[in-house]
Amino acid sequence: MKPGPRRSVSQVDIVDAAFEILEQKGFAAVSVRGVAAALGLTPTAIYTYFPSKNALLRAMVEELLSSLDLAAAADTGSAWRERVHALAAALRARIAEHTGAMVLVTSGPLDGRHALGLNETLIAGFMAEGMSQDDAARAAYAVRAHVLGVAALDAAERVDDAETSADTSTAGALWSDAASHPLTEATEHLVSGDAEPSAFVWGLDRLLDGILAGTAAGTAEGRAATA
Amino acid sequence: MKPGPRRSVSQVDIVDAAFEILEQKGFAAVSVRGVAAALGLTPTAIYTYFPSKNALLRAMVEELLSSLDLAAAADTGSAWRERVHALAAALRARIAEHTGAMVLVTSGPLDGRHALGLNETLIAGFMAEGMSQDDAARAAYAVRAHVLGVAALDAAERVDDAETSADTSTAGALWSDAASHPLTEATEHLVSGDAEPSAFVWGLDRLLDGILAGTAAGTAEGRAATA
DNA sequence: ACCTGAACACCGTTCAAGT
DNA sequence: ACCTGAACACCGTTCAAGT
Repeated sequence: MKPGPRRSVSQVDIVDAAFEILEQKGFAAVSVRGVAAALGLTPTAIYTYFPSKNALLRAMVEELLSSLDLAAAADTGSAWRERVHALAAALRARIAEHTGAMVLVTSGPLDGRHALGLNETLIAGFMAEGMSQDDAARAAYAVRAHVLGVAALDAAERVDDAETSADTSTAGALWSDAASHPLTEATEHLVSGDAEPSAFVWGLDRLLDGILAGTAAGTAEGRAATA
Repeated sequence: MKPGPRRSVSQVDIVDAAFEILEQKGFAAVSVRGVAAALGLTPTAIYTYFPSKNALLRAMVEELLSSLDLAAAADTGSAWRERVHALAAALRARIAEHTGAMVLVTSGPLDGRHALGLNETLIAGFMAEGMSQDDAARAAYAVRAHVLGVAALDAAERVDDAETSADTSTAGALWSDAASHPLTEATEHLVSGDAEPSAFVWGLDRLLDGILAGTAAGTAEGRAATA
């Protein structure tokens, strides 16, 4: 408890404490001071481990991604389509687990070791299906985008439920007016986070249908008329 | 300049001032105090127009979406695929225009009038192609997710370029080690924001291929084996 | 090397008061 | 109704100093 020259915590302790706060109080509540307090440290002590709050945030993203089983996604024991689904579902679940994790991911670059490893795994997998390196890269990009987009919609839906208050009183007034958006209203249940079958899986399947058409797994028919 | 009982600014003035700051200094710099100062007001005056900072942020998202031409997307004068592309490109461009706009979109619910209108337009469009209401809703969900996901990757890439500093020194160290991620490295140019043809368009086309297979615009062959 | 304590320049929001 | 000014409980970050 006294000043001592030896480290009293580790980088992962700090990241874990930050996740605890993220989960319980949301992204806005994640502060250097708060994390330090949770560990019984002074705010300035954190700067011994991370050069800035942003560096801590990036480390959190990396920890989030580190739990993805890239080895399983590279194991040709099962079909590529199934492996993509498993990987995508895992990534989506990781982001959905923590309140405000999507803001976290969006708040900075995705160039950490694990982020790049994920991309590498996806490209390699599509190439193994017979795609060119260029198209495989585009396909990997599309899959990453799809998962991130779904996570963004997940997050928007979640915070929507949480905010029942009068906070939304301005600049729109009669929003949820039932009659103005009948199709959205009628299909809301199909698209919510816990819908079964999930819109997430449906969309990913259609995307993979389009991507894999003409490859080993495809029907050798609708091969892309694109570059 | 004196206290007077009459409004000296409007809600849109405030939103515009906030966008100015967002564009020039990023999301973190958007503060109630800063916006007020830019308008020559006291921070507390803002609370006459918006009940909270979050309400101001939501109004910004709505203004962002208000510029989308939903009428053009509903005009059957051109092919549905082309209209989806135009709408998706416009939405992506709106988010890409302002630094930190993605964090803005992710930081709260997407239940504004214009957000719902966009969804409504997409569902109606897919139904006009012969899809069931349920599948059309799932298709609209997938398209929204794709655009948001691409915007998230755009944003991550942009902030990556901006951050050349030692900020990234911890918890990874030799990240951009060329050899560890050869595929990502070799295909980076295909996936960057200004690549031609863009990975965004490629991915959206594959998604639409998968979605529209079997409909009026499709080949009546690979109709989904899914629910 | 790791930590504290004080300090600087900020935040969002509330409240009483003025016109 | 619209605005100010003071106040409360916070921020991230820097710097000198202790062990």
